[in-house]
Parts: sequence; C-alpha cells; structure tokens
Amino acid sequence: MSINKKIGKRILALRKIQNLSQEALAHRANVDRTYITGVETGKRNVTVRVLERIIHALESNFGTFFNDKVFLDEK
Amino acid sequence: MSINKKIGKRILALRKIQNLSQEALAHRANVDRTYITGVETGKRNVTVRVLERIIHALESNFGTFFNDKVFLDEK
DNA sequence: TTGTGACTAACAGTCCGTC
DNA sequence: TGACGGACTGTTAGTCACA
Repeated sequence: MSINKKIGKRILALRKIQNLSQEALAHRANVDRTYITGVETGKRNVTVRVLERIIHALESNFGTFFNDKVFLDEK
Repeated sequence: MSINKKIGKRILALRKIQNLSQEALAHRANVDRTYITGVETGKRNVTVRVLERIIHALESNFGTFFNDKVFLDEK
C-alpha cells in the first residue's frame, strides 16, 4: 500500500471521528474541498507543508498522526 | 520554526548518528545529492513519497521519525 | 456529500557546476 | 564534505464544472 493511500486512510479516519465533512475539513485547512477528496483517495502526493495544515485542522500533530498501525502494516 | 526546517534538522540528526555523508544518504534514498542539502537546510518542501524514501534510507519509519521533540516544540 | 478530469502557475526534484 | 547556483523537466497546488 502506497504512502499516499495510507495517509488518505488516516485522514479519513480522523475526519470521521470528528464528524467533519470534507468541505468542513477543507475550510479549516484552507484547501479546496476536491483537494481533500484527492488526498483521502490516495491520488495526491502531498507535500509536508500542506499535510501540516490538514493535520492541524484535524487537531492532531505529526507525531500522533503517524503513530498508527496503518503506517506499520506491510499491506 | 517551519515544518521543513524541523524535518531538515531531524534528517541531519539521524544521518549523523549513522555516520553517513549527504551523498551516501542520497544514494541510499535514490535522490539527488544536492536535494539532500536543500532538505536538511529547510529550503525544500518535500513530498511524502520522497520523504518515505529518505526515512527508510535512514533505517527509520514515519512513526519514530516524527516522534521527536523537534516536532513538539513551538520554536 | 463525495468523486473525477482537466487545467495553469508554481514548485519538486535532477543535473551541471563552483566555492 | 557540504552549501549554493542556474537551468531544466516533471509533478504538485489549487481550482473548476460536472456527475
């Protein structure tokens, strides 16, 4: 599984926990809604600068974001 | 401190621990030598795909890479 | 509410060097 | 050995109409 897909899954999971729509998250992170779609579906290869905005919008941080089994599994 | 500078510092630290030159790391990660310089000095905004290669070349992973005080400090 | 294809400006990333 | 520069190509950021 590509890093992009892993990140997409993680973002989706965190977004669902917070009961946010893609649009609400997009607004918080100051990116376009369709951009969030692209990231969540693993189609975008994000830069750390944008990823930082999204992670903060999810009220998380890099440490906890990547401390998830999604990033440890070999799938 | 920008996310790029934090990542640069972290990569430099891990590289020093392993006693690698920038060139050796670049070779392992399959990126250009001058690119490592740019990343370590915080001038480059890396994509997660390349960051993954660099982290693996440092024999680390995203979880432990970002589990560092550099990414927690507000500096 | 979410996904897709297409688009341009900006920049990621390479390769050639010099200091 | 590492920082830095210019020139270059490929890819991402950011947005839109549409489904």
